Amino acid sequence: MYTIKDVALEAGLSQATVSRVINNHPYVSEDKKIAVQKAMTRLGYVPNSSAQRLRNLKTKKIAVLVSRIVNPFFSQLVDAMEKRAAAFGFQLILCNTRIDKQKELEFFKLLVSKQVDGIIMASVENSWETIEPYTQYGPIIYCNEYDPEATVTRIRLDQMEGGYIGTKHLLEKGHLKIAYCQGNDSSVSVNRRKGFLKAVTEAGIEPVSEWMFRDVYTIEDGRNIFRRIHNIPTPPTAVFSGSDEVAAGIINEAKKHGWRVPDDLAVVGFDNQPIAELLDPQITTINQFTTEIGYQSMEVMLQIINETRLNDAQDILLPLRLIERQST
Amino acid sequence: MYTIKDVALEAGLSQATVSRVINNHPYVSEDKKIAVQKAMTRLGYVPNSSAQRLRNLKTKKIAVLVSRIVNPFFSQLVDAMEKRAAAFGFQLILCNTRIDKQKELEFFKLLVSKQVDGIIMASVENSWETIEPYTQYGPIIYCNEYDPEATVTRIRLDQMEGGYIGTKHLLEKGHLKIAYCQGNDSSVSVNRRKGFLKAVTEAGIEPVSEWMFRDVYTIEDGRNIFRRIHNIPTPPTAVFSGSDEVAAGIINEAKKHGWRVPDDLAVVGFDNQPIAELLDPQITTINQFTTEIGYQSMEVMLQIINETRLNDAQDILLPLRLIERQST
DNA sequence: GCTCTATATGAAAACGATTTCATATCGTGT
DNA sequence: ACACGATATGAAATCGTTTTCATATAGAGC
Repeated sequence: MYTIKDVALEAGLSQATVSRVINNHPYVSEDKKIAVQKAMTRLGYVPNSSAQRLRNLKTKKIAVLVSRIVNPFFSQLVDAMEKRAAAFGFQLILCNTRIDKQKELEFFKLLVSKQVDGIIMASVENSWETIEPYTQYGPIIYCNEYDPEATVTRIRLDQMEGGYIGTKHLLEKGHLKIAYCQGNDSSVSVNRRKGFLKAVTEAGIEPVSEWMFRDVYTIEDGRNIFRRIHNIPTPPTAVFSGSDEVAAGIINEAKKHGWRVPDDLAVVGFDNQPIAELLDPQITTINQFTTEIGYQSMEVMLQIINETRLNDAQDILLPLRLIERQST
Repeated sequence: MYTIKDVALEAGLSQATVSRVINNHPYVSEDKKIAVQKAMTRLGYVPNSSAQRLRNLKTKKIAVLVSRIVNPFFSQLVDAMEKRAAAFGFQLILCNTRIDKQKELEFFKLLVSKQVDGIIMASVENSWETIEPYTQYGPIIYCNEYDPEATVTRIRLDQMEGGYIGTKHLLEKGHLKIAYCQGNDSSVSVNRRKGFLKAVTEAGIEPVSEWMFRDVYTIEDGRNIFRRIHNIPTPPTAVFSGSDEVAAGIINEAKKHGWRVPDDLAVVGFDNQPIAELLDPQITTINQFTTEIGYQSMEVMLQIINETRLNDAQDILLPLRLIERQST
């Protein structure tokens, strides 16, 4: 492997001059510049990035923490981030936490040991108290999920609004018995539920705790939810579910049992995933503008790294929108 | 930021001893080892990985090239790879080529500049001739896609078999007029088409070139394909499509036009994605064992890096399986 | 008591880049 | 003709590790 020394030798110049050419420093005469460039291509020289990093403490890498890359929401998010990052010559390190606290903590070492310039947390397992000490090593921001205690920038969607408009929609359709499905108690879930409860109580309805389902994530979970609803003597007439996958599972199972959607059971999804449009009936859902939030988050991170923006405790709230289809 | 020097000072020992403790070298007395560890935790010391890499030329990072991470096939693949890599303390760098030759080439620089220990190509845009020179900088293997010229290990699915069994299935159902959809002319597509043509010609049928569609990738593309089929005077009675997404689009549009699936048009998908099971009718498809191929590929890469395996020109072929559902 | 090997430690030389410092030359305004 | 700033270049220090080399001590075998 050739080093800068070899290039210097080949060009008959010093390492310093070669380095200046590489980094576009002024004060290099045109002829030497050309001589260096020729020497570089002749040897096929590429700077050793470990050495570069050791000197200037920049890695041009950003870690993105997600809980499950297979979740279409996350892969779309990561896709948008990657696109923006690539435009600025940055690479993404994919950190799949698999909803594991310990694994998430491991990834913070990437920042401490200077393997990444910053971390975007698109999922969060540990509390801010645990995470905060790592901020001294580099910028950390939240995207989508967040900790209310956190004193860094949080780019997120207005989940409370999302929960509110989805529920409102069901109420307007005349439903009084509305079930609610969520995953774990993440910030997203908590806010969304707040919105749900707000809409329900505004309508003067007492929420029924047996209809508030938790730990519901997958299509299969959705199927199970229907089976449970099916067994309730006076079942709810509508379900607000935390994702289109869950909604799809519920609808799928409902149809198997001869229930008509939306007549016997109305279902609202979340995310506006491709399946929402494909199923029969098509799913009424809340559009999250995933690309937009990924794009914005990366933009903010790059600005912070670039020192054109402060990583202060601010919320950047992006809107959500109801998309009415046939399942309600 | 604390360095090894600070730890040495804190422990009253030399850098060399501290380094030995970090790297579990023998010949460090128990008491000094403890002294160093205490000093490390006291300072919260973490080795600077750039410096480590500069010395020992290992990065513990592997680049994975995919064309579109939003494609569920790829996100599942990457997920499996990440899981295996993480078990060995390796991180993944996500390289989203977006089907861009130039962008793909850029990623090879990661290997040249020693930012990754190896590259797994799960998609391929450039020819082997272009890629081959990079092999001197570190291991490159193919996963799923490949170049027949390549002289490195190729982990892949038996796409020809896949094309064959899918088509055979349609023939057995009595179809004689079978359309075929593919994306671009990737190795996967080429082999799969070979399988299709083999089955068809074995049945004594002359393939119809107007029914061989190209550049079909998305749900929307699938919808367009149906519209084109719909306009053909004597249309095919079955379609073998390159992905479940395409199949879903075709079926969706067919239903809109009042066609019955499978009676008016039988459709075979590919990938066994979640939607294949959700739609009405459920899609007959070819299961790719995506997790298995991702797992195997990472395994092979780690072995090559670990020098317990040679990166020679061999094919590791994994089987495919037809899953019969209602769309045929 | 003497040699020889195994264990333990530190000083200093790598690794390959960038940057500082020193120095040299070239214009240009007086 | 002289001074001074702008341009151009190289030697050497630096980043934070690991590893080599040299050296020291302890224990084993005679």
